[in-house]
Formats: sequence, C-alpha cells, structure tokens
Amino acid sequence: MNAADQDISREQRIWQVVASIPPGKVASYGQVAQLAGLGRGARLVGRTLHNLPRGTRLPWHRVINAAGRISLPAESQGHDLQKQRLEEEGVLFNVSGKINLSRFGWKP
DNA sequence: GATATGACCGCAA
DNA sequence: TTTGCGGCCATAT
Repeated sequence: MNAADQDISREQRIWQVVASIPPGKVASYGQVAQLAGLGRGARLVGRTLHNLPRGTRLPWHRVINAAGRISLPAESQGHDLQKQRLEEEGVLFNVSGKINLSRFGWKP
C-alpha cells in the first residue's frame, strides 16, 4: 500500500461523483468534495480534475467554483471548452459570466 | 521535517 | 462587494 493507492481511492470517488452529475446541471468543488467523502478537500478535487487525461469521459465541465464561475483563466483553452459544453447542455451564463446556481445547481 | 503554492470553500468583518 | 483567516490534500523546494 503506498501513497498512490490512497490517491487512487480518492480520485475514484471524485470521478464517481462527477460522473453522477446529470446533464444541464453543475456542481461546485466543495459539493463534489463533500459527496466524495473528502469533507472540505475541495482543493483535491481541483487538483484531480486538472490531472485528468485529455480523452477522459468525465463531465468535468460540470464542476465549477462556489461563485458559479469557471476557475480556469479566460485565455485558457479549458475555460472555452467548458463554457461551450455547458451551453450545449442548456446551462446559461450571466452577463458577468456566472451561472445561476439556484437554477442549474445539482441537488442530489 | 517545514514552508509555500494551487481549477477551492465557508465564515466573519 | 471585497478582504482576511483557517481548513483540506498533494506536490515542489
């Protein structure tokens, strides 16, 4: 048993939670962390998603920060891709680039 | 081992 | 609204 095994368990839980997010809905990092049993390990969720391979099947674009905003830099490609995918699923952005969590927030 | 940083969160002022 | 503080976990120095 090494550190990698622990990491895999946590990553697996995070992946499971992220994969459970229905289309057209979004969840915050804290939400995912809580459901994955990580408590307040929101940072771990962010790190894990950042480490995802390019060809992943995971709907990582449905994970945003608590402010209803995309954490990635606006000039980053991931930001653009995330926004586009969300709009494809019907998630609308505010004029400020924010998402109405009361409407699109995932409620398990 | 200690310190700093990071796709962060929640609360208080 | 913004700012500051503590908390979580992994990685780098």
